[in-house]
Amino acid sequence: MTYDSNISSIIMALGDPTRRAVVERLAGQPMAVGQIADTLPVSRPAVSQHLKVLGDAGLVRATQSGTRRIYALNPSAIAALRDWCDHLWGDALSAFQSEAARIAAEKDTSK
Amino acid sequence: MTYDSNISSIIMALGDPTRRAVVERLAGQPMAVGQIADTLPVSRPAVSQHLKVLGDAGLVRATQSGTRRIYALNPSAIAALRDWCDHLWGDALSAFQSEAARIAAEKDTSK
DNA sequence: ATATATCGTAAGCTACTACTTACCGTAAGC
DNA sequence: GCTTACGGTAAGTAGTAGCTTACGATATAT
Repeated sequence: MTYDSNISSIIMALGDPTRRAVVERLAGQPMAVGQIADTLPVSRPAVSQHLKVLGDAGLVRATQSGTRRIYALNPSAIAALRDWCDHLWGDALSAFQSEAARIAAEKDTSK
Repeated sequence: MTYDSNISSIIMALGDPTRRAVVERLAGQPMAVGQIADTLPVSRPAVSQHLKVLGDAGLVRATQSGTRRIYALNPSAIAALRDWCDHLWGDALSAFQSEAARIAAEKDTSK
């Protein structure tokens, strides 16, 4: 069972190293497509395609500024990812504790 | 720039839906390979291959129990992912604020 | 010792992903 | 008007990721 329907596309989008690099640059400051491409070892169309995937996942949003499109990170998407982590973290901890309790009980009955 | 060298493999590992399903099952409770495969629409060898990727990323750890290998989630890997989110979140927020300040200043000078 | 259960690995195939080049649309500047 | 800057999209390709089947290895049980 998944905890969210959106989180899937978010994590899948972040799975690609180039897209993660784009996201980390946009976390520093909003940038135009060409600016992003200049700092990456891929072509500008490649960046556009990655931005489309990131946009569909809700991770980035664009604002038109003349002929340029300024892309910015969407904080709520990062928040969704963090929520997913927290959920997983909580489940893992309780599972860890109940597992420890089970082992302790097992050791007790074996005495 | 990446914030961590390990976080890359962690996010890439979680990028695959099947692996994410495995992780979410292991978050509920530690399980053997066959048990995991029974609840997924893929073969057992496929699960083994996924577990190898997850293991290399430090997301899961196995303990031998007879002929069975019990896999459990490694909470610290989830913690690393959450730390990455927090870092990104912080950067995005400060960028958002400085961007808002820049726009405000721009609007001020245009008066 | 033989059989059974459980799992990892190798080999091979299919499908998809990320990339490139080429093209087209749109907005600003001369 | 024409030109230039910027970026989205289409088409095509090489690489790889994920899957299956087949096989081998190890540990328990009879």
